[in-house]
Amino acid sequence: MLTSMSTSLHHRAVEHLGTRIVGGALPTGHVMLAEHLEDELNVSRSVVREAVRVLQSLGLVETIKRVGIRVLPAHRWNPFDPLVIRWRLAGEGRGAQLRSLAELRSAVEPVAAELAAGNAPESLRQELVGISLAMKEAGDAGDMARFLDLDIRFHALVLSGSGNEMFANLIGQVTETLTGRTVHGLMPEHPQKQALQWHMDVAHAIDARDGSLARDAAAKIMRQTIAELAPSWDDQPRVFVPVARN
Amino acid sequence: MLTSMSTSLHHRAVEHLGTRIVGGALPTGHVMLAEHLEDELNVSRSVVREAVRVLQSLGLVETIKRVGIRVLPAHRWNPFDPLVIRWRLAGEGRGAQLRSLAELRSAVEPVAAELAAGNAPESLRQELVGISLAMKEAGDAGDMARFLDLDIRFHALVLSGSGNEMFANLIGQVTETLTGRTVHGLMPEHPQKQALQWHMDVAHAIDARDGSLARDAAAKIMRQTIAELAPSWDDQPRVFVPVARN
DNA sequence: GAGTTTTGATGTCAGCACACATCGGTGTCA
DNA sequence: TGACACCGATGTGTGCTGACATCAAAACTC
Repeated sequence: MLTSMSTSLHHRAVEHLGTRIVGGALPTGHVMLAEHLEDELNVSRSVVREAVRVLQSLGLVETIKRVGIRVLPAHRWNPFDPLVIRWRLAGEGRGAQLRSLAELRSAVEPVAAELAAGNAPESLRQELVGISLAMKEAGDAGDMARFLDLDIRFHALVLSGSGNEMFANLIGQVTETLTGRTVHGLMPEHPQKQALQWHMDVAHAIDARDGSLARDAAAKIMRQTIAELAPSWDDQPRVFVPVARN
Repeated sequence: MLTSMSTSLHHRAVEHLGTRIVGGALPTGHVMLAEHLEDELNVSRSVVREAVRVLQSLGLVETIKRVGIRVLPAHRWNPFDPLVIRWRLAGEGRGAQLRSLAELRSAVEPVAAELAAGNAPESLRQELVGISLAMKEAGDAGDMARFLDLDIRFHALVLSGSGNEMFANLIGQVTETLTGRTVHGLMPEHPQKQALQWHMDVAHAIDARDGSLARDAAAKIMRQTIAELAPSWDDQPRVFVPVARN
């Protein structure tokens, strides 16, 4: 059979099905047969079954005896799973996913900054101050590549410094949005002076253990970020998940 | 061995391993052999392997050839996965998990209220106003069971009304914290008058499409909630995840 | 139309071949 | 004699397959 694969068959199967479901090629309600997937992917039952089990745990499919493997509606997918996020960013849902992430950031980062002011270890506070200064240097010099690196590390440190593992877990997704923003040219050629100052404000407020100051400065960064990005997803429809009647 | 299982062997295997890892019975770095798990659970290889694949996708374990199945450190676990959250709530990590969820709520709900004011469909706005009034009735009457139901639905509607699928996905976890709070007697016997008023403020602000008013009122609710709950997790140590150097 | 049987898919089991990281022995060279 | 590189044995995850169990949808009977 096919040889010379660098990734495992399991990984390939999960990826294949995940991208096609999240990407919309396999619509909600679509039913597949395990046996059919075997020859479609040229793999054995074990590989298909293990992949389906993983997708099941992500809420992408359900298995029904005597019926097959059914694709679940999008509102059943776990929107926080890194795989699901990556698949959405790679497909049609990119715009909506970026908006969701940006709104989540705008909610979380101010609170993370406030918590970091109360809890972060000393070394992290100092690194944060150093990075905010380096960001200003890079920004004034117009060195956008270096600025992006510093920006990513800055926000990662704030999330990590909150001491909340759920916030810290968002580092990857935030990194994704920051790089995505510059790659897609949604970034001003020079960072706004205000934004540079706000980053320094956040760092110094955290260093000074002033929670509300840190929160307010972070909120300003988020408001500006949202304002910059909002036009690019104005056309994305919003989906309202029905609330289960108890 | 045990018979009369209503759940599948796969489900049982995932549950068995998940609870023991998250609960701390299987420490970080502990290595298991697939074969050993087979006779520990009295199941076949396929069941063990499919369960391990699911746990792998949750970040709980990694498989290494020639070594076995190794338990990963807690900071590798997906803290947003419903299974992981449930296992943490059921075990040692309960306090830390409740704090994480409360902090996440305090970050998300004000922004969700703000977004709901801008986006929620008409019917949802009206139901929200109705529920806030019913909450006041139930609160004044001291009917705490009814109040809890209404409270849960209120916050679920706000999250749903935001039109952000990540926010809406937190409904389950928020419900968990609300019920947990009353079950564990951390709830005042009568709801605070202020809190009742703030809920009505949120509902009316959303109905009136006043985003900042809705956000501020929701933030007040969250501040009070955090203040009520904070004493119960004062002793929980915070964990700071190291930020990967790019 | 209610109850029963048939059917066809997933669920589970057990055995095999293969890939490959680790360990220990062997051989070479200084 | 000692240090180091090489190499094969070993064990364990990965993948494949045939067989049987289970159970719910669908067809059938009355």
